Amino acid sequence: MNDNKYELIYRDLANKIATGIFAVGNYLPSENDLRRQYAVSRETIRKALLALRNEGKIQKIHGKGSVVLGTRPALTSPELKGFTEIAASLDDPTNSRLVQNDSVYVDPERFFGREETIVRANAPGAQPAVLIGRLREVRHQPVSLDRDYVLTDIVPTLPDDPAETSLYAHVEETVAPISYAEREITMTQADWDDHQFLEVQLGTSVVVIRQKVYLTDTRLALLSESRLDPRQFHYREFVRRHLT
Amino acid sequence: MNDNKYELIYRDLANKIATGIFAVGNYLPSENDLRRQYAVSRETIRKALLALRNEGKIQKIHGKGSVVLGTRPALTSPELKGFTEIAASLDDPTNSRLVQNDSVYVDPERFFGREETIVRANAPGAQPAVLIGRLREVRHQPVSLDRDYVLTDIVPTLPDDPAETSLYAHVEETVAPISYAEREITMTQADWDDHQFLEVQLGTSVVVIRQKVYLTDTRLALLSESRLDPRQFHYREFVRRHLT
DNA sequence: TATGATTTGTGCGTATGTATA
DNA sequence: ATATACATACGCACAAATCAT
Repeated sequence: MNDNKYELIYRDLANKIATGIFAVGNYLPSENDLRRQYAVSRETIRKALLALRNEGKIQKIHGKGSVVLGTRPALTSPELKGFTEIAASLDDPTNSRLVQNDSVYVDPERFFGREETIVRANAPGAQPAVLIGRLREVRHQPVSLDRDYVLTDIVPTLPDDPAETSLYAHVEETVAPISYAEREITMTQADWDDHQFLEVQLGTSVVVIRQKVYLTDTRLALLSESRLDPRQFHYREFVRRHLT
Repeated sequence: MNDNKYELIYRDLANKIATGIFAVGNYLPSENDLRRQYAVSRETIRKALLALRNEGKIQKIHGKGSVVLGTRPALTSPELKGFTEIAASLDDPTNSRLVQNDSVYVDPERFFGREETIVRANAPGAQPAVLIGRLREVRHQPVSLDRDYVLTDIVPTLPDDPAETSLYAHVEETVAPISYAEREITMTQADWDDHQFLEVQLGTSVVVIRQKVYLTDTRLALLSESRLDPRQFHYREFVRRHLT
C-alpha cells in the first residue's frame, strides 16, 4: 500500500465506482471539481483518472468528462494475484490442498510452449526450485490444479504451511515486491493428475495458464502453472486500442 | 496516428527496442539524456516511458534506470486489432474467405456467457445487425472462424468486400475511432461449422474469444466471436501487479 | 452560424523526495 | 557524502472537443 496522493484518490474513486456511489453510465465530477474536492493539483487527479482508465473502469471523453464503465471480476482474470488473494475477495468458501512438495530443477526458458520444464540438474539453464502443487477448491468443488516452481536462488525460504499461505505474500515479505508477469494460456490433453484431481476425463482438453513472475528488479522469482477444467473456464479482460 | 510529441517518442523508442538498437537487458538512456536528445521536457519523456512500461516493453527501476524487457507478438494477443491488421504484420501468407453474410437481430446482453446471441426481432434488447462470417487462413491452414455482428444502428454501412477489408478500418473511417473492448475467452464443444471449417473433430473442444468493441464515446459498435483450434491456440500477455 | 463557457489533452518548468551506486 | 536517476506534486499556458446560448 502506497500513500501517494494520486493512489489514495485512485482507490477512493475506484471504491466509489465499485459501491455504486458513482453509477455506471454517469459522469464523474470534472477534473477541476475533483481537484477542489481533494485539494490537490490537477495533474494528481489526472494520474488517478489515468489508472482508472487503464483498468477499464472509466472512459475519458474529450470535452465532456469521464464516464463510469463498470467493473469486471472473475476467478481467472488479468490481475496479477495469487489464488489466496483472490479467494479473500470471494464470498464462496475456498480451500487449498497440498498435493506435491518436491525439490526439482527447472529451465525457465522451456516453461512456455510445449516443452518439459523440469530438467536434469546438470542440464544447461537448469535452476534449483521447489515444486509446490496445490488443488484449489471453491464451494467444495475442484477448480484448478496449481503448480508453483519457486526458484531457490531468488526465494530461499518457503512458508511453513504452503497450503494455507499466499506464496506472493511470502515472496514480498522475505525478498522483494512482485512487479509483473508474462502469462500464457494454452490448451492441452488432460493427464492422470488432471483426471484425478479436477475430475475431468482422460484425454479431453484442459486449460493451462502459465506465468513467469518477476520482481521489481526484473529477477525471475517463480514459475506458476494453473490447470483448469475447460467447462468452468472463463477469462475476461479489458483491452484498449490506443495509448490515449 | 497522432502527432503528439510523447507518442512520436514512444513509437521511436518502441521501434528501437523491436529492432534491437536498445537490446534486451540493457538500460535505456536516462530520462535526462532522452530529454536532451529529443529536446522536450522531462514529463514528455516520462509519458513515453510510461506507455512502454504499461506494455511490458521496459521496467523502470527507481534510482537506476529503465531496463529493456523485450517484445511479445502473437496471432491471438491482448492488442485490440482485427485479423486483417495483424495479418499485415506477419510474414506468412494469409487469407480470408467469406462464409456467412446475413441480417440478424442480436442481444448484446446475451453475448458473454453461454446464451444465444441471435434473438427474434421482437425480443427485449434485440438490435439489428449484420452477421459476417469469415474463415481465416495462415499459410493456407485454417486458424480461426470469425463471426462479426455489426450493429446496424451504429455502423449503417459495410465495406464492399467484407472478406478483404478490415472491419475496424471501415468503422473508424465511416463512424468514429474504436477505443476499447471487453474480451472473454472460453471453451466449448466443436459444432458442425467448426468441424467443417477448422477441421476439428465434432464434440472436441474449441477456444472461443468473444469481444464487445466500443467507440470513443462508449457506444457499442460490434460484437465479434473468434473460434480457434485448441491445438494452435496460445495467448500471451503481460500483467502488472501495481499501478506504479 | 457563431460565440463563450466548460472540460479534457498536451507540454513546459520547477521543487522536493527517495533509491542507487 | 556526493552525484545520478527516477517519483511525486504543483502551477501555468494553450489546444481541442463539446455544449448551451
